[in-house]
Amino acid sequence: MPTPADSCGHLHDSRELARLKRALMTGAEVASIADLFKMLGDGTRVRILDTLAQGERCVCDIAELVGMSESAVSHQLRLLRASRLVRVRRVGRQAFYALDDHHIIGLLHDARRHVQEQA
Amino acid sequence: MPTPADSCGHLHDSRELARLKRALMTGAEVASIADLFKMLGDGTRVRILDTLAQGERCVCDIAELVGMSESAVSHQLRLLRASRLVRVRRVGRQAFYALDDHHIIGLLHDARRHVQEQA
DNA sequence: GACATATATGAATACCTGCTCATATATTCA
DNA sequence: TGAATATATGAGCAGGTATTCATATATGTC
Repeated sequence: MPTPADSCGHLHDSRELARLKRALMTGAEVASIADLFKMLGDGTRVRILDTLAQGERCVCDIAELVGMSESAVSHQLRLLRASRLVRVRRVGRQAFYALDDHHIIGLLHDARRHVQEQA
Repeated sequence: MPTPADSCGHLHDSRELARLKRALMTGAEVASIADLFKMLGDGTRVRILDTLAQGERCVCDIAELVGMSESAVSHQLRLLRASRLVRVRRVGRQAFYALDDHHIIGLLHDARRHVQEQA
């Protein structure tokens, strides 16, 4: 039986390869996880979430605290809302945003520790 | 003393605002954290890290397991190396990659749990 | 040395993303 | 109702990113 003239000589399409593939994340899982990290992978959004970690705030206060225009912040809040990371409470003409998901604080803290360690 | 015709009437430039600003992350911290998440915010890289979570692998095996061309994988490995998330061990003409930072597994697991919960 | 193999890299391209500016919507107040 | 305020949103643009394809480098084999 001729072994195919394969290259680096490891997995080929053996049982081992199939076993490994089964242990990996599904496509849907990978996509969801990457999307979550994508949402956290922007400075403005990190600042917004960091701000909201201290409590609910209206849009103009968030804009002031993160140092961005209200328009830019509003656009980002829309994305964060769509990802269910924040929620709105509307009072009159104001919109108060808060974290909708406190696991995010954990991820943020872990990342913070991580970058501090390898500094 | 005329209160400025401010708008939503919250923080203004009071002591409170200064106090809050001090509690927020520094610009450098925000940038590092966002960069880390950016690195995790791509499906191919998530797959690569997930694969390496099972152990060291050579480039062509990684390419096979994540279902991408070796070139694409090599480009991504370069970025992951630059971010110190993976490291290489060269043996002959092969390059074996491994996680250089096992905290990453924790972040990946947390993200995984997170997306599974809100599914 | 000549050739095959494993990986790396540069250039080009197609796509995506975040901001600004202008404008819309909705609410409050006179 | 009309003006002011708080937020939301669409279009457009500038910059960034992931892939492919072609090619380079480096190692091993004959």
